[in-house]
Amino acid sequence: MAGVRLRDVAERAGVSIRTVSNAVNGYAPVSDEVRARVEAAVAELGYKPNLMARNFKRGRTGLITLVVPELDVPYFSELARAVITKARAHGYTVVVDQTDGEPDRERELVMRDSAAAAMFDGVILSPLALTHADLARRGADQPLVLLGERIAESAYDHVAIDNVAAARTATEHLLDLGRRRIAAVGDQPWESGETAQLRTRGYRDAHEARGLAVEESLIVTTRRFHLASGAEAMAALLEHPQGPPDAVFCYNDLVALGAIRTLLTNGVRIPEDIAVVGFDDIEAGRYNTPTLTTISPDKTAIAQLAVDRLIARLDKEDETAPAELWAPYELVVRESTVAPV
Amino acid sequence: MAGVRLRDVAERAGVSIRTVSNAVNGYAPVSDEVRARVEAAVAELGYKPNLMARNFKRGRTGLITLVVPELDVPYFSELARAVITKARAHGYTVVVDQTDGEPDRERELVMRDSAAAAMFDGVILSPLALTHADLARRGADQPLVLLGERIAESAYDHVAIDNVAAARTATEHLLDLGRRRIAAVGDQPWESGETAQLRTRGYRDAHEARGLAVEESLIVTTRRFHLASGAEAMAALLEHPQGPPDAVFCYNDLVALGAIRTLLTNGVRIPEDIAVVGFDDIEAGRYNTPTLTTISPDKTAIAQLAVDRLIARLDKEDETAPAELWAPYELVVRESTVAPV
DNA sequence: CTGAAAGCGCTTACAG
DNA sequence: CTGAAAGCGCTTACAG
Repeated sequence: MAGVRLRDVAERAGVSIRTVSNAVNGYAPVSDEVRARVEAAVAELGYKPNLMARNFKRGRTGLITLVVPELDVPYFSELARAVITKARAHGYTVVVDQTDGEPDRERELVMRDSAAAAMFDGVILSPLALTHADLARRGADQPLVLLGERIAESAYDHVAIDNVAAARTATEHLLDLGRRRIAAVGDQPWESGETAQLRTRGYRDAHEARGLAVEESLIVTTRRFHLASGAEAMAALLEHPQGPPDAVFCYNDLVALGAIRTLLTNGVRIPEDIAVVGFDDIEAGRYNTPTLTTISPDKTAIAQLAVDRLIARLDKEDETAPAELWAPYELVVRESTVAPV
Repeated sequence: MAGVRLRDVAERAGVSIRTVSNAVNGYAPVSDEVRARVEAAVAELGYKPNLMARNFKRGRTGLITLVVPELDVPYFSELARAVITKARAHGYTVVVDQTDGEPDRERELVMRDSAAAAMFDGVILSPLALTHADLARRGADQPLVLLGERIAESAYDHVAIDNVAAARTATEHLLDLGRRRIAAVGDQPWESGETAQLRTRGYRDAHEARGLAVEESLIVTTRRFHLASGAEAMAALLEHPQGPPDAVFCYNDLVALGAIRTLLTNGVRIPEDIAVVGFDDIEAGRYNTPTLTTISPDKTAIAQLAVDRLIARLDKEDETAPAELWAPYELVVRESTVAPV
């Protein structure tokens, strides 16, 4: 059955290659009678189009790549799921690439001059290490949509939630509960730490808006956003010279779950002694004990906005200037801040 | 810069297209002097090979697809990560496709007659709905490696752990702790439930080997292996007519974590009142409170075995009969069965 | 609505 | 070690 070409079908159906191509692709109007003959020939011969030839000729693969730091971090796997589903609805196939935070790997996939990137019609990137300077050197022939706020105000479309406002909302929730010594875990005051810095900004804003001073030693830096980072940071906070905080705002849910682990093993009651808020709303937080209060970014909306925009660029349907696209988020209050009645 | 072809480079370097191709691909021996001229021309012109043309001509894309039910289930995202990493080391790119357990979607990707599958050089599939009958109708021209024990003894290579032995190990651990009313959560006594059935087999074997009767009503069926399934099943077990069990063997970690959630909200002590064992060793179980005792399949080994075999088939290096490839596993004892001292 | 034909940019026998 | 040329299987102006 292999090796059946368009021309074999054409011969069998007694029409030209052109007509078979039209019929198979549903392009130009083909008379019903001819279409039926072609379809019969396709079925008899077991013809399947050679996608590599088609891609080659069309100059497109129908492939887009989603580049994320780590696929097994729940936030990214949940996001990847949504992107794959949305892209499929448009007829595109998604290749998920993980960079492990390696700057070179990230550049390789995004910079059009690398062979690795050449197979993809477009790129959706959640950058970790890439800089504005890198992007400035990028050829503009392959559409790129950025995710998150690592790189804002570039020459590319950019989907994010308002991290400052979201972090402020999370912090205000703790302040509303009467907490006054709120730790912030996950600050990253270095070049690639823009997202974390925005969350720290929101944390500060919440305090400033109420005339409350921020206790600088309660802002804890973590290199990564993993369970282990949260567990370690929390252990350090429990040893704080002025005593442990009465609440913790963690910059993602993994950090929060790691922190909770440390608290529980130390006999600290949550939320009575220390309340905990996370960020991302991963599924694990909904079944943890205590369940985790968190900022829930609308991942489906993020995926939808990113895919729609990328495809609009691919199809040249949208040639407006690159824009910031904002996805909604909400605070989900659970047991880690408000004990069940 | 775009549109630079091999022939442009050839003209610039004053050699034939053939020679440029050889130099670029590092194929045949090219004299150092000529190579230098070609490389200079490549650099000056900014030449990048057209991968679609190359794929077309070679009849290969360098793409393999990993088909899993759900990408945001931790076991699969952790596995996907490993497969992507291993495949990249061989120069292959992985497309992760999720089927959401839809049989048609699974068939579409695996059956060679669909257009969707035509772009991939090979397939690694963790089947959920596909049957032996489906596979029997599959063309043999595209290598396929199966993951897990859903479909054993087919005409394809097959990577798995020994589920019967692993489940038996898990159950024996609980028996060794003196537990006698051990529930099994996750049985799936229907066609696509082979993996679950093997685990039930191991659970029974452990009892039989010690001359202990299995209390049939303690074997609980769940349609899926999610957190919610475990939470619901555990709630039902707490209402068991003969009283709750004194231990639970859950068929994956999500089910176990869901069960733990139900136990903790009902004031049940773990492991004192009820001990819990999971299966998969996902990261969340290592930071849960209590940490989760579980069967840990060596996911890296699974990925390595699957990728190595697939590529050996692709390269025709391995034309032996399809085989069962066994990956190691181990029981990891944590707080959910043995309280910390 | 359909046909005959060019050409996408590579790889690779065939010669030398 | 290198050249001239065929051909992979499509899509698509160009005609009619």
